[in-house]
Amino acid sequence: MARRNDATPDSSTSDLDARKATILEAVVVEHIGTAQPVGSSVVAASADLDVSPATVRSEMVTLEREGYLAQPHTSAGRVPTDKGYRYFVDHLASGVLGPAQHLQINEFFKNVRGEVEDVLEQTSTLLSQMTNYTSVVVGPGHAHASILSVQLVNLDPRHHLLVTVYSDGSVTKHSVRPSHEASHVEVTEASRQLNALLIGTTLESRVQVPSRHDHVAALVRESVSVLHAEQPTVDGDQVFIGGSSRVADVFDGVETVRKVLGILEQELLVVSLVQDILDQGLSVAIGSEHGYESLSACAVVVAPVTIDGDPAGAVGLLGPTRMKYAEAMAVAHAVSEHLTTHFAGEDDRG
Amino acid sequence: MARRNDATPDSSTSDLDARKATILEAVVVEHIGTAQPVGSSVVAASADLDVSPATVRSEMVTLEREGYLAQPHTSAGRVPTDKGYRYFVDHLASGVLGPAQHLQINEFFKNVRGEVEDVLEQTSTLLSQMTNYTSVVVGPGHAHASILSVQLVNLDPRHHLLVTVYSDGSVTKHSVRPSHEASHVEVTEASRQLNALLIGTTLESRVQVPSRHDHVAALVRESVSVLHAEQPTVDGDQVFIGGSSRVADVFDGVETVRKVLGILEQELLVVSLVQDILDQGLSVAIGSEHGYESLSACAVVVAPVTIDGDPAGAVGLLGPTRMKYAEAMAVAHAVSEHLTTHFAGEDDRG
DNA sequence: CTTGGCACTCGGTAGAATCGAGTGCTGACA
DNA sequence: TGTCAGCACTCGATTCTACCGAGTGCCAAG
Repeated sequence: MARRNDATPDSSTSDLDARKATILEAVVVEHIGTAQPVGSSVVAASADLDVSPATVRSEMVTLEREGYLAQPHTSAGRVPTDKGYRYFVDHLASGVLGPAQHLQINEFFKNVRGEVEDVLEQTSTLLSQMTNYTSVVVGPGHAHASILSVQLVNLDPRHHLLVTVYSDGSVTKHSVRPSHEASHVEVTEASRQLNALLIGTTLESRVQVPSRHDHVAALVRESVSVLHAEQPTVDGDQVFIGGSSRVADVFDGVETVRKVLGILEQELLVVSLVQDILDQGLSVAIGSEHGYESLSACAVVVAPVTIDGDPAGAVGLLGPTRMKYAEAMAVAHAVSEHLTTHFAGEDDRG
Repeated sequence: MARRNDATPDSSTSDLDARKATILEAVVVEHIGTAQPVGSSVVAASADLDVSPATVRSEMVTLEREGYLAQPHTSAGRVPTDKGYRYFVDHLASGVLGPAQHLQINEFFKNVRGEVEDVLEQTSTLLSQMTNYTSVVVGPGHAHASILSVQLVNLDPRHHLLVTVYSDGSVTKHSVRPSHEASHVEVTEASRQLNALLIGTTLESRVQVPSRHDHVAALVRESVSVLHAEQPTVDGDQVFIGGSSRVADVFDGVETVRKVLGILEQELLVVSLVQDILDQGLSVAIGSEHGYESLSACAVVVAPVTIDGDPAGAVGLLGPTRMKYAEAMAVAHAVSEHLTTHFAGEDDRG
């Protein structure tokens, strides 16, 4: 389990002395385990602390005044606040992956194969199975993959489909609806030009389109602009949410379950949530730390996936604020690293 | 609301006399409305029935003995059994779409545009918004669409991607991993042959592949067989589940919510559920009528979508057994019809 | 600063009393 | 024979009470 981290003496603004930290840790650990308010006596019994419950109590009063703990009501034990969890995560929770879990993740990535989407989906299942929390996996999108092939297909004279194949094996389609009709020959020619123009490039490197004024050129321009307008990953083909049924286990009130499921339904929202957290440089967002009102009972653990050092997707776990941070962080971290190397390996081949 | 359907006198095996039917209907309607067991007095008060509660009670005893009603405990009112709901659905529930709903559906299909997948997804949202139940929309797949283009793309010498574009605007990709390496030239040639072979055909009409023994022919054979191995819709690109958060509202026990969400997570399972029900020729499956143990608290309303008269997908609504059958059936029916004509329109253009 | 002691608070539980909705039965009536 | 008013009865739900005990805050002594 998590243990006190003596190697972090005075990191920043607010810091607690060793004993307060130990007490806070005991409260958090106990409460995560039992979901009950925890009293001074059980904290005092916590091994590496040789003080009486009374002493613990007086410390708890301080901790409560400083906002780390809260009392559901008089004559109940203490419960950690978001701030309390935050301190715990920052200073106390050292995540160690159990050997069994380590093995399971290794095995998974040794055996996994198939299209990117399949890998991502299976990863999300793995995450939620291992942790019993709901998982989110956001794929790298196509930003880093080079284009292998572009093809414009005639659906009807005013409606063409732009089908793009990337080096990572992903395929996208976009509707192209030019303002004037295009003959079969023109579409074929546009397709040829697009290939010449785009093969080998990535979406990041914008290409220059010759600005002639014939139909074919217009079609090419239109196609390229449609392609470049694509949002990185937000378009949603690469977002996978696993184990959404866990929310029913993990939260108490029906109302909470309702809210969380409502958020999860909107994949775009989930993606921006994960992205927001990463942008803030966090790996955990607790309660109200992310801006989402409806998720104030939740904590989200995220870990970035990179390609060539650039951010390219993420994995996340969503649980109650009293989630097993150490474990969740360890699992998310390990899986994100494996995904990173997995994609790096794919790239080498591509 | 639902009203008794006098035009169905004696349809089959088990049938109830007019008064029993009225009583059953009153119980069902009332219980759907209040979620409470309903007593003889409120049934007696039900307008078109001029008998005393005592008479109702004696009828109820019969209805209970015959399995249409059940008592949660002595001295409680009656609750419909699955059989009771079944009778209600078969004989009593005549669904009429409210004018507002009618308008809403018309408006939706007047304005909807975009790729097939987008239409289906938006339809699932519409369904769950209108009914407050969880919706399932299964798309037509590619069985009826003809192939517009096939392309084999080189990912690496032993891994190619078969990208197929259909006349309905859908795109699929399949991995092709031949047993021996293929040069760039060979892949291009195979791609050319595949086009010649497949363009204009549908997945239903199997094509004959020349059985030469060179690398290119092997690649072509492999590609065609991969393509033909595709399951109709089950591959899941065209399955959309909307409003899964509604389960939290609509069911009581956490355990039930857990189970239902667990099922919904497995899209393939949901598809076969819908398919099973349609195969049985039903439009509603109540409680244990579908084989799924975990869904014994649920009722599922389905309506088929057809293309050229052949089954091609379906829409479904999932709610508690005490769901508003009349409304749900009417909405599902209307939406499925609109989808059917929508796709027919698409086909004309394709 | 620590700690044992102590009075106090207050949620949770158990039991008793009560309420009342709804039943089944019976006997009378048309 | 079917209907129905009357009535005793059942049993879940609600309320009230008492009470327990976990846990607190405070205080005074070490």
